[in-house]
This record gives sequence, structure tokens and C-alpha cells, in this order.
Amino acid sequence: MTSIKDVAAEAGVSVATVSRVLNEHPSVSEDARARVLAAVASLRYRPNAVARSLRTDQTHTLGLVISDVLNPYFTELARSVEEEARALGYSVIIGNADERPELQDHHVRTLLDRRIDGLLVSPTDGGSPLMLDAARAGTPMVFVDRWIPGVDVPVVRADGRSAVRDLVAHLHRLGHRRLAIIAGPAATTTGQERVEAFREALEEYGLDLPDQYIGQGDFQADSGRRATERFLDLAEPPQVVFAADNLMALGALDAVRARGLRVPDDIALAAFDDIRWFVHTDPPITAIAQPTGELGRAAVRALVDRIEGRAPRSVTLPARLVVRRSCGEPPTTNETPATSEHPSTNETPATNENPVTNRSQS
Amino acid sequence: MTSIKDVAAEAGVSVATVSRVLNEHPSVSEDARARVLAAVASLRYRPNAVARSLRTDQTHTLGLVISDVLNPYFTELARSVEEEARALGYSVIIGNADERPELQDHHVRTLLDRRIDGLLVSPTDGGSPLMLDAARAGTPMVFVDRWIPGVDVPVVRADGRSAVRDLVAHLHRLGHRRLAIIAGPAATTTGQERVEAFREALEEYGLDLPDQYIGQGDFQADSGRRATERFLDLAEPPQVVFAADNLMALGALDAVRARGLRVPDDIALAAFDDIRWFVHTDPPITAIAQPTGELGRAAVRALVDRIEGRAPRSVTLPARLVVRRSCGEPPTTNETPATSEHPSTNETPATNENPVTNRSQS
DNA sequence: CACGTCGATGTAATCGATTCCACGAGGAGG
DNA sequence: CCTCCTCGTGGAATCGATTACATCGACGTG
Repeated sequence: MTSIKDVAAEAGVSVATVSRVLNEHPSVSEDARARVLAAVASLRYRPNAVARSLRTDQTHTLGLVISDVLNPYFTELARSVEEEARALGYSVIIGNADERPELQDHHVRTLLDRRIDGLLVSPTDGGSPLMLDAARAGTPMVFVDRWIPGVDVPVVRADGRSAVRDLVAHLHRLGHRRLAIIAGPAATTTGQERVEAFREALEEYGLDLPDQYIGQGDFQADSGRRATERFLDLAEPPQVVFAADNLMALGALDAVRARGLRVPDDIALAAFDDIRWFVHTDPPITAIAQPTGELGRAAVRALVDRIEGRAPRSVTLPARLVVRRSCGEPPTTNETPATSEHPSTNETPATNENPVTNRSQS
Repeated sequence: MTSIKDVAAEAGVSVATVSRVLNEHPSVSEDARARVLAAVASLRYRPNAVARSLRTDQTHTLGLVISDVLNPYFTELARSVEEEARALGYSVIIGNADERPELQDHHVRTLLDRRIDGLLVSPTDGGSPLMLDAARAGTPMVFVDRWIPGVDVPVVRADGRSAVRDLVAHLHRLGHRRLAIIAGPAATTTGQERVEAFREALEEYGLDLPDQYIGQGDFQADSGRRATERFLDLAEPPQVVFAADNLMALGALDAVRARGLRVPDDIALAAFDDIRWFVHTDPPITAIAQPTGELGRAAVRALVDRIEGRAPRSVTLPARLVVRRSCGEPPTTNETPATSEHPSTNETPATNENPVTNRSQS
């Protein structure tokens, strides 16, 4: 590999001068600069980022540890994170935790070993000592989507509360009274919050959320299937199943289908997280859409602010309800297919406009 | 940050001894080893991977440049790549090219700057000078899924030829005679091959593939929609649309639906690349499934072989037809939902067993 | 007893960059 | 004309590891 010494030799200057040219230091003569650039070009020299990082103690790299790459929500998040980071001059290394705390730890450790400049995490659990230590030790860090309470780290997330209320209003209006939820792991904030929001919304309508209508899931399709089967085995099965993420909704769909039942006629289905495929499932699925792309970008901006010495801000954006047919009513809005937009812009607006239903109370 | 010097001081030995303990060099006394390990633990020391890489000239990192992360096929590929790499002691940095050659180049450049040990690429185009240079310069490299002809780099891919023949047989048996294809970019091997395989299979049945039945796509949903609209505008529209990847199939579905037409009654649809959502679309979509996970793993093994001085092998695995209802016939096999399998093993077997249809000629 | 061998350890060179410091030339100002 | 400052430049230290080489003591063998 050609190094800065080779360039210096070729250009007839010292390595210091080469470095100055490369870093756009002002005091370099026009002559020297030209010779260096010529040498760089002719040798096809590229600076060794490893050496540079060692010296400057910065890698211009962000770590992103997400819970599950196969979940389209996180895929989209990862994509927007990379995009914004690139715009700000950073690279991103993605670690996929697969909802497994020990894998999450593995990635956090590897990323810290590589001396990434900052860490974006969507924690799978309540936080390992490793991660908490890193946060306390001053590693620039931002939580995205999920977070860990009691840790002094900015959080960028969506608030689904109002959208969940819209959903319950919608369901109530359609005559559904027995509503069940497939929850995420209790160790995650999103696992808890969505259940709470759901319960609170039900209370507004005088509805109860009995324990047997709370399925325990782990954000994976399989758990959604099992929880749904259990619901269907009840003496009085729920009329609606609300899955706390898109994969569990997929599993629920499997379970319903395996019994020869139909959505929404026999049982209604709704999901947290909207994904493009929901437009084309049988039936199209009513879902709560997060402003995924904006979340990713905001998270990167917060992290980079922190890294570059500015004060990072926590951000909470609203989610919104997208009504389709899986709960029983044909959509009243005419929806443009998600795929009709350009891929790089196909995300749901952050505004909470156009809720299909007005809530009956505040 | 605590460095090896701090550990040495704490343990009362030299940095050399610390390094030896950490690298399991045999000639270290039991006493010194114990003191070093104690110091490492009490200081929570972690070696600086950047410094280590600079000295040893290896990063234990692979680069993976894929065409489009939002495409579930590539997401799954990326996941299996990371998994196998981790098992072999490597990390993976993913670069998403978004089907844009200049972005692909950006990522290749960044990865090379970081001195990754090897590169896994699924090229979006015919190959930029940058990538070709890197290959010639001896950067360990392996192509996965797509490749660039005329470059001496091992290729790990699926052969869809026989599955495409099975598909055409299936379509022919259902009485379809006017078959169209939405092709991928001509600059990609998969873009070309799938059209060729399709044409050859049609010829076996005495069928023609007129130019107007070849839609030009770019592997993105939007192009699938446009191509399908053009098909539907023809005086004699095709009876079947075969999309060369799953996103274009999604676009095709959009287009058909926007016209108020139904699949398969008004027009049949099939896709290359099977994804779990195809089980639940309306209707479930007949697709050609690649052994995605096995491709990823084989690619990593080939690359690591190359890196560690063994001879890498090109690998070609068969794809297989998965019949669902989108072409007109209820499936004759009872399909287990994709989500019933454990997420880490939910991939299609590499064998070509169980084709629903026997071809009428070889 | 002398010498060679081997195991344990430390010193210092090295990887490829950045950057502090010193130095010389040239220009401005007194 | 001398002094001082600025500009351009090179030498050398530095980042945190690995590793070649030197050293030294203990031990086995002739």
C-alpha cells in the first residue's frame, strides 16, 4: 500500500507538507500544493483512515445498534440514519442485536473497541452494565425508538399515544368491544408504553383490558402467532387483535389463517408500525405509522451535536393512524399506494393531520 | 481512555508483557499473567482496535456493499453475511448503494480507506474503475448475487434457470400464452440473466418474447409500476407479468390494483425472489426463491478463505419455484407459512426438490 | 565447572498519519 | 541597515498497539 512517505518522496517534499495539503492547512505554497496533488494522483494515494484515526482520536464513524434488521421498520430507520450521517460526513456501522441482549452487548463492545465517535442505540433490554458504563463514561450516545429510563442520554422517538387513541376510537366506532393486544417485551420501553397507551385509550371508552387479552410477545412473528392462537382458544375470544409491531402482526395473520378464519370478518387486526407491504396484504392492514425517516435523521443530528460539542436535544415526534380494511371498514380516505412515491422519500409525514376519526373526548 | 501503558504500570510489568498476555503468547509466567489480567479487569481495559489494526495491518472486518437495503432479499443476505462473519471472528460494515453507481463507489472507497480485510460486493453496474482497480490490486473480493464478467473474482450466486423453466411450465399448464417480464437494469448480471432464462424457457414452449413484453425496470417498486402500466396499455396486454425482483412485483401489484383489475383473474403475477410477505399478499404471490442465507454464508466463507490464504471457490446454488395463487391455480402443496419457522433459520432450502410441475421437456 | 539452551522479560522500532516546534528566507517598519 | 514578524517547510514526537532483538537467570549436560 502506498503511504504518505511515498507521496512525499514523489513530490520532493516532507510528509508534513503532504499532510498539510491533504488537510487544507493554509500555509502551503502553491507550488508545493500542486506537486503534492500531482503525486497523490499519479500514485493513486488514499490516506490510511486507521492511522489517521489513531492520531486524531476520531473515526468519523457512528455505531448503530438496532434490535432486528429483518424488521422493515428498523431497516428503514437504518437507512435514514446512514443517509443523514453521510450528509454530515460520518460513516455508520450497523450492529444487529436480533432482540438478543448478549448480541447487543457484543456489538456495543466491538463498536467501542473500534473507537466509534458515537453510538445510536435502540436497546433490546433494560440496559447491560456495559452500555450503562459507556454512557456514564461519556461516550456520546443517543437512544432511538426505545430507551432506558434513568440514564442521562437524549432520546429520539415517536409518541404513539394519540395515534393509539385514534385507533381505539376507530375500533369502538366499528362496534368492537373486546380488544386484545400482543405486547412487546416488558424490558423495552416500546413494549410497555404501547400497552399502557392502549389501556388508557380503552378506559376512555369504559372498556377493560383483562389479563387474558394481553399476549406476551417478543416483537418476532412467531410470538405473534402463538399469542393469537391463545386468544382464539379463549372461551370468549377478542374481536380485535392489536399487535405492538409489524412482525407480530404478520404472525397473527398466520395464526388466523391457519384456523381458516378471516380478517376482518371473524377477527379484526391492527398493528403498530406501518410498512409498505401492509397495503397489499389480505386484507390491507390498519396500522400506526411512525415518521421513521425523520426519527433516524433527528437521532443522527442529536448524536453529531453531542459529538461536536453542541447540546443535543431529545426529540419526540407524533405517530399517526393509517386506516385500512383489516378492522372492518373500508377506508374513507383514498390512499395512494406507498410505492407510488420515490423510494428515497417514501415515508409518512410527521404531522398528525387527517385522522380518520375524531375522538369523542379529549 | 486507558491504554496498554496504564495496564503495564498497574501490573508492574512492561507493555510487551501485557501485549503477550493479551495475545496468548506462550512465554509469560503464570505470575505475570495473573497480575496483568487483574490489572486489565480492575481498569476495565479494552485494547484499542485502531492501534492494533495499524500495527498488524488487519482489521478483522469485511465490507459488504449491497444494492439496496430496503429490498428484503438483500436485508436477509446482509443478515446471514454478518452472522457467518461473526462466527468466523470478523465484523461487517454494510454499505448501501441504493442501486446508484456513485453511491456504490462512495462506499467502496470508504471501505478501502478503512483497510477492511476483504470486500463482498453485489454490483449495481458494470463496475467502476475504482472497483476494478481494487480487484486487480489484489484486494480480497467476492461477488455475491450479481457479478461483473471478465473480472477474476469468485462469484457466489443462485442459478434461477431451472426454476424459471419450472415457472414457465407452470404458467403454460395454466393456459397462459402471452407472458411478459419486467427486467432489471441491463448493467447487472441478474438483470440480463433472468430475461434470457425466461426467453429460453418460453422458446421451449414455442412461445415468443416480443420487445413490447419486456419492461425495463431498475429493481425498484416504482419502475415495476410504470412497466406494468405500459403493459396494460397495450392493445393486447400480456396474461402474465413476471417481475425480476420482489420490489418490482410490488409495484406491479400497485399498478394492477390502481386500474381496478384483479390478480390472477385479470392478469397473473410472478416474481423473482421470495419474501415472507408474499405469503400474505392478496393474492399470495408465486415466486422463485433463492437460498439467500446459504448464499450469504458461502460468500463469507469464500472471502475469508481468500483473506486467510486458502483458495476461494465460486459457488452456484439452485433457486426453486414456490407456487402460490397469483398465477391462477390454488397451490397443490400445502405450504407452511414462512413465519412459522424460527427467524434465524427461516430460509428456503437450497435443494430443487418438490417442483410443483414437471417440465414437458428437458 | 563451563557452556549452551530455554524461558521470561524489557527496550525500542514500527505501522501511517497529524502536529508541535525550530529554522531560514523575505518583507515591513523604524 | 537592523529587527521583528510571517510564511513555508522539515524534523521529530506522538497516538496505542505488536514484535524483533537483547538480556539475564536457571538449568541441563558433557
